[in-house]
Amino acid sequence: MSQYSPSEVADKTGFSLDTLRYYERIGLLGDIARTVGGRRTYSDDDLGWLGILQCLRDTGMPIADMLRFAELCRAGEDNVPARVSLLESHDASVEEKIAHLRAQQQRIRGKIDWYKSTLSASEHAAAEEVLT
Amino acid sequence: MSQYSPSEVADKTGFSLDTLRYYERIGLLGDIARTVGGRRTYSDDDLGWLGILQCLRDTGMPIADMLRFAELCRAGEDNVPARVSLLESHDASVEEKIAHLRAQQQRIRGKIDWYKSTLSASEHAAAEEVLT
DNA sequence: CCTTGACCTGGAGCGCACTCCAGGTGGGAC
DNA sequence: GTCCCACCTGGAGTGCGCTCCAGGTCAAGG
Repeated sequence: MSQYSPSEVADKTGFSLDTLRYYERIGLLGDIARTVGGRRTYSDDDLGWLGILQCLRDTGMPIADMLRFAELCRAGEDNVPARVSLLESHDASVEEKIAHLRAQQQRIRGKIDWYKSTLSASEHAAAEEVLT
Repeated sequence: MSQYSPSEVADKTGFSLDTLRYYERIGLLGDIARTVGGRRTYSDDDLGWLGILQCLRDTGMPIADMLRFAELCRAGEDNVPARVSLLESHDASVEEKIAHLRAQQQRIRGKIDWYKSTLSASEHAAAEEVLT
């Protein structure tokens, strides 16, 4: 049960100080403990939660949805099924996103190959030109 | 070699009319043909190019980079190697993006499983409660 | 000829997710 | 005591990628 200063958390998580404050302000991060002087001190739990947020954000979940998830988490243990279904539907959307990315990537690779074939064709033509 | 009205193109590509005009304005789409009356008529080539743009956009390429690619394409055949290297580096970034997405997805699935295990544990507890 | 709906232009506005700023406070080192 | 730096607050600003709007034009159908 360690405690962490804002800048330590920024270093560990990659979130900027401003983003940490922003998330707290909008309610993604509820009630971070403070020192007597008013400075934030983050707990291990806070870091864990930030990890989840990072995960959701990096997989493209909009902040509004993260907020709903945060509210479910704060609301108590009896809505665990709701949390699960939210995560499961997000998981499915991530799956879709990956599939779409793969499909588009194939098209890009096709384009690359096509360019390369025109390149070697023109090389060939150039070689022939040298010969004649 | 067909021609297409703006709304046909919007239907076919999924880009909105505004987005088509916007892309033209910023130079992603150069000099679309016009009717005598001033209306745009898109060619099959234009549609092909829009397909490439869609591909690049959907894989997360920022507009500034698409613009550089567009300029390379307009500039002539002798920079095909530059286009290829641009696409190849983008392809690599897509690969990275997918890998990151997969990794985060695994973490989400882990969380789901963890929730489910707490659920079945509490079910178990409830069942015991009924028995006692 | 008149209506209607798709289209035109330049420019303003929007939503998202931060990011920056000014002006002020806390607290450890010297 | 004084420096200095990390931190605080509320609020304004930013960058991206569109999206909307007002006011006008074109052309096919009735």
